[in-house]
Amino acid sequence: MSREVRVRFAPSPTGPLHIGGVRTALYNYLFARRHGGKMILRIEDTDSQRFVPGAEEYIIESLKWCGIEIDEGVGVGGPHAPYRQSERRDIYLKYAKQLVEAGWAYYAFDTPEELDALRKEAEEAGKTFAYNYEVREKLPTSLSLGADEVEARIARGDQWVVRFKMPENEVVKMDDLIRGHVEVNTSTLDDKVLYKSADALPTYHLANIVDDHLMEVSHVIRGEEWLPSLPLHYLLYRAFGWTDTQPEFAHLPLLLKPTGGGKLSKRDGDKMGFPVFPLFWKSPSTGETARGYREDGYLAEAFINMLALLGWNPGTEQEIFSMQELINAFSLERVSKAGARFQPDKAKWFNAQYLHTMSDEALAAIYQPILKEHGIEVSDAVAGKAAGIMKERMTLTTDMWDLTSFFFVAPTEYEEKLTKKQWKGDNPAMLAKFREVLAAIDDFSKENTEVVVKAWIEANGYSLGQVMNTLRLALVGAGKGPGMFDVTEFIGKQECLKRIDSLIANVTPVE
RNA sequence: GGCCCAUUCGUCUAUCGGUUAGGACGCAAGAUUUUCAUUCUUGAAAGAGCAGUUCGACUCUGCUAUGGGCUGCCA
Repeated sequence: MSREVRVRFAPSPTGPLHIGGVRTALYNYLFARRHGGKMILRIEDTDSQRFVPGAEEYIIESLKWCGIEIDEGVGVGGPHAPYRQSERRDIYLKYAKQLVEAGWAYYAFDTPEELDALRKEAEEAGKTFAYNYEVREKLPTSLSLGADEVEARIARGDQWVVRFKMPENEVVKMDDLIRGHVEVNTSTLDDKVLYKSADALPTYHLANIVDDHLMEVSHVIRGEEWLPSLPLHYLLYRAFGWTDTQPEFAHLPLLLKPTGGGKLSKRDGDKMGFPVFPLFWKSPSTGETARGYREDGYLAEAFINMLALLGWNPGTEQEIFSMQELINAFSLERVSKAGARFQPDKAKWFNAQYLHTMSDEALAAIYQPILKEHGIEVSDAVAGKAAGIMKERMTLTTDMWDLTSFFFVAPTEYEEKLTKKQWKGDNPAMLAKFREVLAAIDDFSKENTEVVVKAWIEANGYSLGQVMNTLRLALVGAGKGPGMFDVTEFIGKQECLKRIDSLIANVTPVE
């Protein structure tokens, strides 16, 4: 196949995009870029009932944050505009009618209430109601009603839908790029609604096939939940006579809950203590909020890296991938078939890996806004240096302040455990003497300070741990932080002396 | 219930008939260390079950079991 690769990500704006959706978008994007093709964003808002304001904007912002670029579609435009299905509504009726005329579909006049009753009735009899070849001629449809009656009902404004006339007892043979060959007998399928007069909009199935055809989509890469409707989609391509340009299909394994059963759902996040959304979300209507990876302190690159490896692997032992490396390595053949349990711990590990190898400049860019929130105004170099010294201890960017605040703010409280251990015996007296040693140092670089201090410690018979930890108590106030000479150099001589004085003046030694 | 998909360490996965079944997360132990981390080393940990094909099966086939998805005028 030498057709131009054109893929689409086609979410429904019924709420924030969750990480399963992000992964689908990512795989589409990687595939498009890998093959020099185009990535389309189409908004499938054919359900007027479930439309959520703000969801579309959220989706676009999420993809942008993730570095998934859209070549064509909502927000970008392109040769097949519009890309929002609600704005394409005039297109679909024609195709629905075409199918009816060709005998592939029919009008049905059942009301939702009648259908509910039929389902309930079947359920009570221990069966499942299926709208199919067995019942369609007994129900009020254009198959049972006669042309005049059908016309009359439509003319008088009765509500109707167009249903696909699923053939009886035919084996549909399908091929999936991930799952291989699949066959299904049409007798097990039902007559899906393709178009509804109530809101003059198609359903997913019709809109999807029509738009994929019109937009010249070459590969449909979507979640496994769509596999059961693949036979219908195959048959629709056949009914329209579009089989020669029918796209290839790839159904992705689902993302499953970390514990328990079922696929990952939008509600799992707060329940299980990790975000299921890329970005923070606030529902405009209910005011409900949900955490996002971005706000929780994850880097987009790490988040994407983690998602890419959830259901796909490069076949090598490489784990850290930039987007470009993912593009170069990606192939649908290496996507796994079974659902993947989402693992929050692994997401953290990836994030830590990225943080550990970041340059001071990159760290400064992240840290500056956080510092400003705490009222700290420093140069990028200083911000980057502080974060750089502590980066190997970071898991999330939200750790930055807790890990480095002592560089900017003198301790006002002293950790009890460290105080009890260090602020006793000879140590207060030792610290007083040590203060004068520090005061006498001219070159306060960490290298020089270390040489001078270590010599003093040895000459006076102290232990390194004793002196360093007492100093740590004075400068940091807690048993954490980098090597003490990093601290002394960073805060400078005057601040060191000030903090030592403060400890001596304000804290009475233990015992 | 029906249809479809899947099944290797707790989890994500490698293996495309012949391997001591490899890696990663997490976990445990040890080393390093002025604190807390990091890092390093080591360890425990897997082919759902039963048949069959084959000289040989984690790999192919069938059945069973288990998990998942779909079964809407939602996508």
